[in-house]
Amino acid sequence: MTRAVARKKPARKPARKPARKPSRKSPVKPRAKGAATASPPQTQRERVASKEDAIVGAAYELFAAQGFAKTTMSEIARRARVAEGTLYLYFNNKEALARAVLGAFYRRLTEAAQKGVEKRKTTRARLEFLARHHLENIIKERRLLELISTTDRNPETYEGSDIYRMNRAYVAVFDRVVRDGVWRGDIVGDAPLWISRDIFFGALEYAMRTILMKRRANGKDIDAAVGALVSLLVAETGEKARCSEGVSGEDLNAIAGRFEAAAARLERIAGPKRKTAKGKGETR
Amino acid sequence: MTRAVARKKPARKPARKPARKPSRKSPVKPRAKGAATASPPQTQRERVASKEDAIVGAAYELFAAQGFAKTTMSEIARRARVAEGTLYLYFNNKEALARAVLGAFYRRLTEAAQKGVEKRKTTRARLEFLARHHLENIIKERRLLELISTTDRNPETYEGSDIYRMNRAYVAVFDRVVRDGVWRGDIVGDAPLWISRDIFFGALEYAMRTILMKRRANGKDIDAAVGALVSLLVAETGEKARCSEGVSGEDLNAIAGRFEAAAARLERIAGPKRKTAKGKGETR
DNA sequence: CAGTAATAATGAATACTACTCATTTTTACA
DNA sequence: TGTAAAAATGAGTAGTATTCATTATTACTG
Repeated sequence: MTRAVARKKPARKPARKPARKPSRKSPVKPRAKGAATASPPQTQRERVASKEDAIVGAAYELFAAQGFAKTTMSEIARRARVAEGTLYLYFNNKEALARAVLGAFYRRLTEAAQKGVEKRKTTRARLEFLARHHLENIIKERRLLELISTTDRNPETYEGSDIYRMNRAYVAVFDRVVRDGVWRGDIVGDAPLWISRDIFFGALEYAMRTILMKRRANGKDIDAAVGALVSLLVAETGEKARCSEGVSGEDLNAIAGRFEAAAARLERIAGPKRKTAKGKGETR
Repeated sequence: MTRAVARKKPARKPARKPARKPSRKSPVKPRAKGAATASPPQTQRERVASKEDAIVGAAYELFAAQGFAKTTMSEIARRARVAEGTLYLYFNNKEALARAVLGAFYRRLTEAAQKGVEKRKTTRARLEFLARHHLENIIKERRLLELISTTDRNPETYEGSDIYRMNRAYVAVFDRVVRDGVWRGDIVGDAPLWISRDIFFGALEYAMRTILMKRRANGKDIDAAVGALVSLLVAETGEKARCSEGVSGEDLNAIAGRFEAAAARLERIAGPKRKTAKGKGETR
């Protein structure tokens, strides 16, 4: 480890603004994804892959614990047991690293969401699962959301970027459930899909903030938020709970029948004179 | 302007971590808010106040144009025509300045929201106004939202802070409309208020992102989002759209006809003696 | 197994940032 | 006008992300 060598100071050219070239795209990272042969002796390739994983893993832990702004690249390098410069061989900058972390997060989220949906059959059960799954996860990893605002609203074209695609893949799970629900008639499909989606995820993110603020009794709050949100989107099966104060046609019919029966009794008492309009009930 | 004076380098004590003291609270800022006397000759006080305004104004313009991260304190100082150090006489740090900007933003938002609500009478019109007002403003000043995530999720107790109070005052306008709507029966009040609030504002923020992404035909999208969201929260007047299989006015009419027919039979039986209750309609 | 060209990794140097504080300028007031 | 307090200043400090000349490691050849 005797590395301290006298290095001549090259007196960097004072170029005022180096225009910040995006550096090479896939900087070094030996043509890793080459053959899919699972031969065991390729220790190097594996070590490279594991090094990338180590970096992303270290970044994830720190970002999740402290957020984007308070995490420094040197911290990440230290935790990943790598030199600071090495980070930049794998990721062009701190933001790209954050995107990788976010991408992995979305991938996990998507996988679990898809599995949970497949396991359930009714639209309501699926949406409740999705809502609870999303809410619980963004509560647990709330600091990662900071990464979204850091990476999203950026000149670097969001559309077409990696996180954009992963985010699309994630919300696509929701989209499929809703489309299916509309098809089945469980959802009254008067709103465009994108609006339902924004209502769903937007409400959950805000609910997260509220729940985190009143830091107790989370469980009840999660239940309440999930239930209320899903009930808004899904038509009730019984129709009764939804229109709590409404009266069903059957109810009214029954009541009218009682009145008519009462009137018939009175008629009988008064004597069987005239049998007025009898079966008028079905009038429209 | 001959200011360049030889200054002895005091060789700052190398204290490792100065623990980042919050500095003095109200640093200098002469006891400004003292007397409410509107005496004109106090040019200094006014100049001080206008200087604070200039700083907040410059910060607002830059934050709104570039966001928090990309705006530097020296830029703000330059735009406000003030030395960099002066900024720290008025605000303890960059975040405090951002909070002041946000506070002013909320104040404007709250005032306009309250006025617009007062002008409208029906719950639906009020909510539509609030939704459109919020959506249009966060689209226009979308970069200020970055300030929220920067200032919110911080060790610095959010609750009890200034922005927290201003945010509460803003959403209180919505809360009042909803409570009133529940009282009137326009809103079926089965969900807790905080959930409705999170659905409302969360959905609008996400709708903003979606709308900004497909950067055309904003107007139609805003209409659609506002309409769909408000329709979810407000019971329809006709009762038909909401409880699709519920009882229609025509149904009720028909049934009322049967009642009247039954009553007429009884009247006939009893003989034309007493004209029974005529104007009984208004009974609840 | 030595030799060597490519590849990977390193960390000191750079540019740029928020923030401090000794000093200077301005104000209020006698 | 003199002068003490209040305001304002900007060079200096600490700390950040990012670069790049250099060093270490690997893959490959004969």
